[in-house]
Amino acid sequence: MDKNLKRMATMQRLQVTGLELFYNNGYYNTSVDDILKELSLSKGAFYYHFDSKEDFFIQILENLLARKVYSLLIEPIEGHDNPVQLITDCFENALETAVHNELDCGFVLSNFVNEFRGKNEKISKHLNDILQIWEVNLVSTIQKGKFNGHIDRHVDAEGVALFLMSSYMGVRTLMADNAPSARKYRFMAQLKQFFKSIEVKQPAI
Amino acid sequence: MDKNLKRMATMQRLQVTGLELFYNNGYYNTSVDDILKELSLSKGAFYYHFDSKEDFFIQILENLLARKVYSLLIEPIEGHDNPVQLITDCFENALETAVHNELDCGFVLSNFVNEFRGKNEKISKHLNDILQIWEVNLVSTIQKGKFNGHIDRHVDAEGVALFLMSSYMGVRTLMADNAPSARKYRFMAQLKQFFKSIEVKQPAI
DNA sequence: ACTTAAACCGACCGGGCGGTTTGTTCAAGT
DNA sequence: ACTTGAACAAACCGCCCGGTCGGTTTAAGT
Repeated sequence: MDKNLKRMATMQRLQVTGLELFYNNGYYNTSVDDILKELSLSKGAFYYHFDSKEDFFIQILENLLARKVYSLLIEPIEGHDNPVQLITDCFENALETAVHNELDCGFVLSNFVNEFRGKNEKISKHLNDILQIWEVNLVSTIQKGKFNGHIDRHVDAEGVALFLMSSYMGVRTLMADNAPSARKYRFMAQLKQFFKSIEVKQPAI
Repeated sequence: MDKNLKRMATMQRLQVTGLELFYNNGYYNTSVDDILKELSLSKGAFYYHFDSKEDFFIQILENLLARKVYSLLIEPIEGHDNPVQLITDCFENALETAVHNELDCGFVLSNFVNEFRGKNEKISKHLNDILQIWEVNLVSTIQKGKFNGHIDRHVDAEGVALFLMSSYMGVRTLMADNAPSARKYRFMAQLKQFFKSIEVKQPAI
């Protein structure tokens, strides 16, 4: 049993470090040796645990990245409160996390999607799956808001979801380059402005 | 004089093909040989005209990419008409171009910014300069709209500009992966919704 | 104490890359 | 006809990367 534990521990260390380096430098610009050097492990260790660099990355996607996206962007908006408030708080929190992340390199999913497009269909599919889960979740949350009277019934839920995803992905890229905190603040203000325009007008009591 | 003409022609061919391949595959994943193979030229030809791969890319940025961004995203919104309409039409047209571009790989600037971040400061600076010109132009256009009565005076021009840039960059990434035409349509509808919320309320005559 | 297998090491290989160098072609100037 | 230099060809260099493989260490089972 201890064997299994050690195996898991080493694989976990490799994956965590791998994601960090892939995130910062890109997949193709990070060599397996770079990751191994960071952990003082050898090529033999790596290829004992993983079939290939590609297999390694896919496991990172499933074990680390998908869960990260889920806990940061999906789980927080699942609830029966005001969807507008839930999404606003969720974005606020996600962007705040990005601000305080010293080595933030933009929205990791967005970067990888761009890097693998047209170059590795297998990985691209995995990445698209994660994005799609996010999209589906956003759409259903917005639909919920339409039914429970928080969002105007005429809005196109898929359109709003797309707009939210687009703006989030874009601002993460821009935040990574300049003045992340100021840009986060400005972005959130405009996001709220947008939300106001799709909310049902509450009659002032 | 004919010499100079031929020189220019060859350099131009190299740059156009280079941008195309860099755009599709990324800078680090495109070898100089890849570009040369496309044009049936040799390494000697390349290094006769350019100092290095980096120098080559920077010339592409200045000669092709900057002008492309200018003609597609900056020049169209410079005018004294309704800024909201100008920006809407500009985005509509830019996205339509992307839809009909067979090999569209998202917003080229956004991709390059991500690829070079933290890896090549010189190139990153060039890219940021281009983005900044776009931003400044958007801000001044919005300011103009505030002064000439098309946009509400209370809106934060820099915030709106950031929001526009973010959403555009994001949707370009998403359009490159799935259903570009449908996503363009949905995006534009939401963009107009956003604009409606920052326009001054025209009293119905 | 011995076996066994998991876990790991590190040298090595084939290939591709950015960049250099040497040599060739060809057109313009005289 | 000869020179000159721009424009290109092609072989080459040093480096790095993904992946392989034979060997070594470690620890659990008996």
